[in-house]
Amino acid sequence: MHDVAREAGVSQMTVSRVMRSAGYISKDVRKEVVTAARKIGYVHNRLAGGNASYDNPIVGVVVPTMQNRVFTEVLSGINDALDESGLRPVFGVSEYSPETEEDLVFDLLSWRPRGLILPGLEHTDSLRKIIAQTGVRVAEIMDTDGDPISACFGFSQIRAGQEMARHLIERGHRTFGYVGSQGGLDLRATKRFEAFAKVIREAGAQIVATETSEDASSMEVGRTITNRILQRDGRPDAIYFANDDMAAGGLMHCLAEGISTPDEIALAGFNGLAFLSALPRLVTTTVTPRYDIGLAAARWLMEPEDHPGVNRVEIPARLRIGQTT
Amino acid sequence: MHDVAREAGVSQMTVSRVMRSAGYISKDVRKEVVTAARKIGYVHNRLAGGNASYDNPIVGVVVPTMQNRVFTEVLSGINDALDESGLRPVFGVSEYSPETEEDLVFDLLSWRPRGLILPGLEHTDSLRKIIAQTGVRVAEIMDTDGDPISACFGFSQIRAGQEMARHLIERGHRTFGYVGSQGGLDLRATKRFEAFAKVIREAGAQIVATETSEDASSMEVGRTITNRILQRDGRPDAIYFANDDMAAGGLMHCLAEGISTPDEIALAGFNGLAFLSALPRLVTTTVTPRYDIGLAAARWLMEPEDHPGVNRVEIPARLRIGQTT
DNA sequence: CTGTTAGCGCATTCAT
DNA sequence: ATGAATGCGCTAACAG
Repeated sequence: MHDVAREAGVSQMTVSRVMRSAGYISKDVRKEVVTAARKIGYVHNRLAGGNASYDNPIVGVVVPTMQNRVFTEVLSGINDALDESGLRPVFGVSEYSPETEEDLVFDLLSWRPRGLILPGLEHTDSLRKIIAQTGVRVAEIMDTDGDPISACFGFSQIRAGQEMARHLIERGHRTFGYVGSQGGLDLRATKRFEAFAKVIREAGAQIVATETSEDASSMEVGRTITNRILQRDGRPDAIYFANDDMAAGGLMHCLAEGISTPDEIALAGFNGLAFLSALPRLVTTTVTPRYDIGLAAARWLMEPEDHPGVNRVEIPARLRIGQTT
Repeated sequence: MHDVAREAGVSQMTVSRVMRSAGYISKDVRKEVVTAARKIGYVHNRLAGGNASYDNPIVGVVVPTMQNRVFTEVLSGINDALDESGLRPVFGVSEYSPETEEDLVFDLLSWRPRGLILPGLEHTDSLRKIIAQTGVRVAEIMDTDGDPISACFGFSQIRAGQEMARHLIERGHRTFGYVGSQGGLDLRATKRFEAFAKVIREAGAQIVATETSEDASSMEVGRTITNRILQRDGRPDAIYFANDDMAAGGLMHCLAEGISTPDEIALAGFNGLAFLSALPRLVTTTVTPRYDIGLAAARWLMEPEDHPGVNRVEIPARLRIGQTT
């Protein structure tokens, strides 16, 4: 910066102002500085700036997995929102482990981010303590059933589960299977299923099969588990899948075996991923606003102050009835 | 850090060493420092450290899109490799635009990254100039047909296209369709197709339909375009898709319409995404080592020095013959 | 194994 | 609208 200043015949401080578009700079001086910078190949060091101003152009993001489109779409929304102000997300992957999440948050805090985006409302006590000590603002996403640290953005997982249960009951189904993944580590999927199961039982119907794979969710896993459930005695009327990938796998199994949906078996997924609409039959699902949640959370973190009262932003998910229920 | 030092009764420099696990520190002192840090809730500021040492724990990454699993898998490989050394990727999305890529690189350089990971070997001249001026090491990925700036990691797109063409010719197909996306902005897909087309023509066969969607690739797009191609007079024997999503869309169209593959129409994709194996028929494709490419590129950037001679690392893609050709 | 000194590249604050 | 002095939180280099 000093070199640029000399080249342009101004002070280092003026160069700093030009680089940040801060304060008042005359047109002429600005142009001279830009030219000088380009001439000597100067690239602004924003991190050193952050050191002096206590303000880095960073938001720390924890995602549970990169295997699921859901979170890459959330990340995409976050990225687009931050782009608007020249910030960048710095992310880590927790693999659905609360302890890893805790380590990650600690690490991300060493970047002095402007804020943090975390999945869900459930965190370890140490995590909460660190957050409280440092005072960073936290946007918790994908769930609104609980008390946020600062603010949460998403939808009610409980309501999503209930809604699907009511729909299936209404359609006349009486016995149900459930297919989970990640060994039950996905707490939001668990919340959803519990709410689902409660409605089912209260309607006098029942859950006759619950299978949770240890693996990450995939079409493959969905296909395998669907096969297993349908082989057993007491085949259910309908299967609720923890997400669309597995539901699509279930549909593939049915197509390959000539099992008709929803007559022989009804299938319901979760998320409303785009690829569903290219499948031979449209799977019933809950459409979640993943991109918008990322967008909203990131935008909130970019605001200068907390808006009093803004601590629970509902971005509703909605039931989409397809041809499989 | 000063406060931690006082609390632990040591110098601030000792705290710095403990935080970085650098130099020699006695067990006792280390423990005291760690305890003191925890007590007062200190979180190390790695960015200020980078300022002093000219070395930030960062690698800058440009991906063309987040809509395609391919690049999120690459990112996943990069992330895992960097995790091993406590570095983090800082990424930007170019949307397949060379100009956006250039802006992005300039922005990422303001983070003083240890290195850069860029897609492909084709870049704007200004991009190359900036790189040369700053001297950052660059890992170019997903293509090895050309001259890398520093080093490239991936496979030959040209060979991949040729291999698929030979396979289809061998199967007896004589007329071909091609389905592209992104309005042809994906230069690697274009390279691949050109190599494919050359082999086809040299074998005396021909390309009778080329359709490139302006949209991002998706099953939906693949399904639509396949339909369009099959409606026309002079229906081809086989369709080569720029990627698996679109090929899967083609398969879905055929399943829905009762068109048999490969008898009535052969289908071939590209990438070997996991979801293919859950579809009713296994689509022939080229399996690309996306995760491994990310891993290798990131690991190379983490090495202290350039290994002389390491400037083109082949991580081969391989043809996987399925049931659609 | 630990401490001292100097300074990284910027932005804040206050001056003019 | 621009500049000078000062310091952010940390690490390099060297001393002992």
